[in-house]
Amino acid sequence: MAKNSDISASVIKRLPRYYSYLEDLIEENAERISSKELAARMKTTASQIRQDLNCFGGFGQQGYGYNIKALHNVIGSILGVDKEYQTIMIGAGNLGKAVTSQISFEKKGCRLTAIFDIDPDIIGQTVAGIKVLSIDELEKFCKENLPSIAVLCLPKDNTFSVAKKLIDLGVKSFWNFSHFDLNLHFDNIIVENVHLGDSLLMLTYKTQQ
Amino acid sequence: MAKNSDISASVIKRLPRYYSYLEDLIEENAERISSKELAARMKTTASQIRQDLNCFGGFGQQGYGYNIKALHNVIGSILGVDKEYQTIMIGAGNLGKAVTSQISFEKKGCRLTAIFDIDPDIIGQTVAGIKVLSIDELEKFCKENLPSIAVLCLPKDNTFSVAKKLIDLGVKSFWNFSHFDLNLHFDNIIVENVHLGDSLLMLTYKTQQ
DNA sequence: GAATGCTTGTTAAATTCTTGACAATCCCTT
DNA sequence: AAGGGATTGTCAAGAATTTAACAAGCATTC
Repeated sequence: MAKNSDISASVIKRLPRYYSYLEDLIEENAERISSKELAARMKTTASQIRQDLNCFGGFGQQGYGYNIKALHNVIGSILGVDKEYQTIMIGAGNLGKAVTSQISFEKKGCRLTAIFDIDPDIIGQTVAGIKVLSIDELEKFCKENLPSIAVLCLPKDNTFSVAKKLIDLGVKSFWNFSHFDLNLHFDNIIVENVHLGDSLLMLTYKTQQ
Repeated sequence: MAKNSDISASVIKRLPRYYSYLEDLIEENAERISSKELAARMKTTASQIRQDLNCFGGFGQQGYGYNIKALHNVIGSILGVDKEYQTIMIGAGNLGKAVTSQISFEKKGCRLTAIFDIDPDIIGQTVAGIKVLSIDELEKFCKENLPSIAVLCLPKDNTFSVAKKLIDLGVKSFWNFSHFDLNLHFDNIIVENVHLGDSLLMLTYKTQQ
């Protein structure tokens, strides 16, 4: 069994997919699944699934397959959803609201506790049960609650300065929805840039083929 | 020069990234860029950029680099943004609104002409200058306007039946934001499933490492 | 409880992808 | 107009990834 840090990026990228399909299977009350069956659902190969899962140890049983709940738990724990990362969102425009209500932060180990905005019309609104605070309260809030993840849903121009401020306040990881790549030159700061538009371009590409 | 259909998926997936960085460069009024410089910005290697671009023919010049606008145009045309795909959106909740206002459909060869919803409170609203119509008008609209792309921002349970209906009405491609994989068993129907949550899981994974 | 049939973990081969290297060639300066 | 410097296109080596194959082992049936 390899150490986690030896796992290739290609494998890691597939883990959330497995996780999601296993969640569906749990909802369907299925108990077990074979690599063959899962591969058919996911449109991949059984070989790849077995190879991937084996990076983390043998969870399956010959002649039986994989126990869905157990495998779901293991992958979840590899991905870190059993943690409790304090999470904040910056920006409560359309995008911030959509992300807040669409994503199950709780299920992913993220406790979304505050949303900040600069627009007086938006401050005070409630999104998915969370009140939108003024950006002026950001510093105080961070000092008291020490969030480690920040979701950035604000205009391009402000993103960089807000991110820098948040790093000073102890934020370690950024989920960036501004449509440019946030490139912070700090060690140990983790950024995931979301490229929403890219997949539409993939669609137009495939559509014309 | 290889035929487009020979281009590997890995290369294609990087094209939207190049496209986006070139757009930034145009905004900065830069005229030319070398593979080395672009690689530094994008945190990749010059070799890969040259290899990728060469799949489509030699756009660069020795000793000079690449003309930014020309390259932007070429990649855009490879991706199909010079088409005019009639596009509709189904679902004008938080997510539909966010996607409508966040994505530059026009810039990507997609003409978003109508949004449909089932909720009487939402029907009649205007999102990014487009009026939200009742889902009851969907059939009539499609027969008159023949959209080829549909963006699906509606609840999981309704997605499949709506998609099937749209296929009957001539829609060829789907950009699916429902958080499960839309798996249509039809030939020539193209689906891009957006997995928003996956990148948050990647973030929690990296954060715990 | 033995036999049959599945399905895994694992190995090795095949394929694909990435990187490094360099000749060819174009720009730019003088 | 010639020479120096830069940068491409391309080839080939090296890595990484994916696929195929199969022995080992468990479940299920009879």
